Amino acid sequence: MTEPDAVPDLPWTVAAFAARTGVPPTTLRYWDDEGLLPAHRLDNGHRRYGPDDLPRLEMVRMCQGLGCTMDEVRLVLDAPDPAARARFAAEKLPEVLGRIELLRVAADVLRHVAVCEHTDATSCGAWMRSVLEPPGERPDLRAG
Amino acid sequence: MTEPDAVPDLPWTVAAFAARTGVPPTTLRYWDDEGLLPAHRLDNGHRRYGPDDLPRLEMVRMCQGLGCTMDEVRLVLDAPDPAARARFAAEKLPEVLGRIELLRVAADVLRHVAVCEHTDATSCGAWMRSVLEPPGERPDLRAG
DNA sequence: GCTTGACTTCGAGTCAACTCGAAGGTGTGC
DNA sequence: GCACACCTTCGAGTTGACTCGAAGTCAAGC
Ligand SMILES: [Zn+2]
Ligand SMILES: [Zn+2]
Ligand SMILES: [Zn+2]
Ligand SMILES: [Zn+2]
Repeated sequence: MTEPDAVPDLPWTVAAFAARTGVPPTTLRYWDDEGLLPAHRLDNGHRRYGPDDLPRLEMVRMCQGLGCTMDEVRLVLDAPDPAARARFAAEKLPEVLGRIELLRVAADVLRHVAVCEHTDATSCGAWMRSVLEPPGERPDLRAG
Repeated sequence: MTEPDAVPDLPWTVAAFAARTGVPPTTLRYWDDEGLLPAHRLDNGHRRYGPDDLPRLEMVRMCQGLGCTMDEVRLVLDAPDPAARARFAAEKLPEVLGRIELLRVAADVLRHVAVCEHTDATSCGAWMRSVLEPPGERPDLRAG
């Protein structure tokens, strides 16, 4: 226990929080400056993080994974009224579902490319078809 | 028929191909310069595109949707031997499957946020739980 | 007191993937 | 011939999200 735990609920410095979460210290400072993940401050101005900051950090990571901009992340996490947040989520949902569908097509393509022997990628009808004809039936890509 | 169809199989100028595909002319030139989608050239140096260029364009779009860098797209489309391409696809597949899984979690979260009435987003256990307790390890959500 | 290491701010630099602007070539209509 | 639209290249600017460097502050160990 090298920590003096002067502030019992805020055990982590920037470096410690970075080590724990995998987010670089520079990025944590940036997120604090931008209001994405506000840090607590000691009297001397040093940043401190506590367990209560972990959920928000995970939300930031997840939102990034959705391709949200930082403005959108702030909207989700700091919307003054829940209604704005709910509206945003409702608008975002179909987009996410669409992305899932596209990724499924892409996964099929990758599965075939992994075993395809065509020299020219674009000359292989097996996966060109699935890229060019998204709606409709999906032929089995694992066949040559 | 204003087209003189001097080159019957290459009917489209940059602007025409842009109009047909929705990719801006500037981007088509950029993709040509970078070797992502090489254009054919007339004797006077002008770019021309034909139907044979459509599949490759769709592949470029799809790869972008996978979050591939341009280097990776070139690797998939121009790998000197099919083996390198196949290897890349095999390595990429699990990553894509992981992304699908994460997007499914995100979709669940969005579905709840759309109806949640908590003032403080991070205080709502219902979706915090799904974010913080994913079964197994978490792949990097950021595109790549 | 002095060194060491981690912290602070702020301004500038980096990166990918475009996107724009200037200067000039090309070709069709009148 | 000349206007005009569209093409060319090349270099520079933009955007978002970091990432770094310099200059200074703070606390512990010797
Ligand atoms: Zn906190
Ligand atoms: Zn094939
Ligand atoms: Zn072609
Ligand atoms: Zn809720």
